[in-house]
Amino acid sequence: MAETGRQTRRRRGYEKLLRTARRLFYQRGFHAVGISEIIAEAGVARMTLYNNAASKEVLIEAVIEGASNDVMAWLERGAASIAEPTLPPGQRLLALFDLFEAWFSEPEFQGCIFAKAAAEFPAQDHPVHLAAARHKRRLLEFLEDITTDAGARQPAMLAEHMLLLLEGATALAQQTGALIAARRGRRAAEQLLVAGL
Amino acid sequence: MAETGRQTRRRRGYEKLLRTARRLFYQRGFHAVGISEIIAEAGVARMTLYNNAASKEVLIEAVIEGASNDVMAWLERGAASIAEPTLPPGQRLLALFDLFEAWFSEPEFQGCIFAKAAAEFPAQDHPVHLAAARHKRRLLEFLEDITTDAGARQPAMLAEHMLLLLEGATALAQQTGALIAARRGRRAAEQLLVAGL
DNA sequence: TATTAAATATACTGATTGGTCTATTTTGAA
DNA sequence: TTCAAAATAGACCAATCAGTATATTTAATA
Repeated sequence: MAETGRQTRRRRGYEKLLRTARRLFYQRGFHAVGISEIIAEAGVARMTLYNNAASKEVLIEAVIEGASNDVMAWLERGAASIAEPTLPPGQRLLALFDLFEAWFSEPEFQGCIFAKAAAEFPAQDHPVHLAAARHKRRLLEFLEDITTDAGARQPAMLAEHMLLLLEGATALAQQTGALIAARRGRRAAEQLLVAGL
Repeated sequence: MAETGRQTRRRRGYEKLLRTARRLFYQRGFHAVGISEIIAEAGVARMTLYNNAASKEVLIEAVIEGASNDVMAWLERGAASIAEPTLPPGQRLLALFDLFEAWFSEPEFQGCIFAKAAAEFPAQDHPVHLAAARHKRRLLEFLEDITTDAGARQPAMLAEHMLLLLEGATALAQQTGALIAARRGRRAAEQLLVAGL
C-alpha cells in the first residue's frame, strides 16, 4: 500500500523540479523562464521533466494546481490562527487582510501567481487559464463559508465584495509596490461589514 | 512649426506598428508575441521598429505609455458623457463601474494591460514596470478629483477604495470571465459611498 | 548478488528569438 | 528635376527555445 521505493525515487526529482519551476515562474514569468534554466537550478535531468509532464504547459498546469492547494492551506491555517475561535467570524474576515499585508511585505512577493498565469495564458479555454480560474472559485467558496458563519444577510454578495477587495489589493500591491494596499482594503472591508453584517 | 512631410512619413509606419503591437501584446502577452509577427501583421519593415525604438522593451514601454494616455482619455470622456453635469459627483463614481461593465463585455476584453505588463516585467525598477505603475498613479489622481468634487469626507481614502474595487473587478473579470464583477463592484461602491460621502 | 526499471547526462533537432547589415526604393523639399 | 534622407525588403546572425534520442549510471527488489 505504502509507496514503493521506486515510486518515491521517481517522484522526488520531479517534486524538486515543481518547486523550482514555481519559484522561477512566479518571480520572472512563465514565458520568460526556459526549461533549461529550471532543470539547471533544480539540479535534475532534462528527462525528469518529460518523463513526468508531457510539455512545459503541462508542467505549468501542475505548478498552478500545487500552488492552489498550498494557498488554500495557507489561508485556512492563517484564518484559524490569527483569530481565536471566541472572536466573531466578522473579525476573521478582517484578519485575512492582515494575513495579506504580511504576505505583501515578504521580499519575494510578486503578486498573485494565478493572476499572472491567467494573464500569460489569456485564452479562456486554455488548461492553465482554467486552472487559475478554478482557484478563484475555491477562494470564493472559502470566503462564503466565513461570511455565512458570520451571519451576513447576503453571504454570497459579501464574499464577492471581500474577494474584490483582496484581489484589488494584491494587484495594486504588485503593480505599484504599495504595501499599504492591504490596509486600505481592510478599511474598506470594515465599512462593508458594518453595512452587510 | 507644423510637422514636415518627412516627419509625418517617418511616424506613420511606426504608429501603425505601435497599434498592432499593442493589440497583439494585449491579446497574447508581451513575451509570447515576437517581433517578426508584429511587423508582419503591421505590414512594415523590420527596420521601422529599430529606427524608432532601441529594442523590443523600448517598444513595449512606448505601447504602455500610449495605452495610458488613451485609457485616461477614455475615462474622462466616459465619466463626462454618462453622468450629466446636473447629477451629483457621487453618481459619476458609480458611472465608472457601468463604463467598466461595458468594457468587460467587449469581445476583445482581456483584462488590464498595465497589470499584465507589471506581471510580465516584475522587477520594480524595470522601465516597463515603472510605466505601468505610473498609470495607476494617474488613475488614482483621476479618482481623487472626483471624490473631492463629490465632497467626500476623506477623498483620498475613498478614491483608493474605488481603485481597489475597480482593479479587483478587472482582475476577476479577466481570470474568471465573470462579467458580473463590475456589477458587484458597483454594489460595493454604493455602500462605501453611503459610509464615506 | 543478479535483475530490472528508472533516473541520469549529454548530444542533438528544427524552429524561433531579438537584433544587425546592406543594398534598393521611395519620398519630400529645393 | 535633382538630391538627400528615410523607409523599405530581406538576408543574415548568434543565442535560445521546447522537445527528442540514446547510452550510461543508479538503486530497489527478488
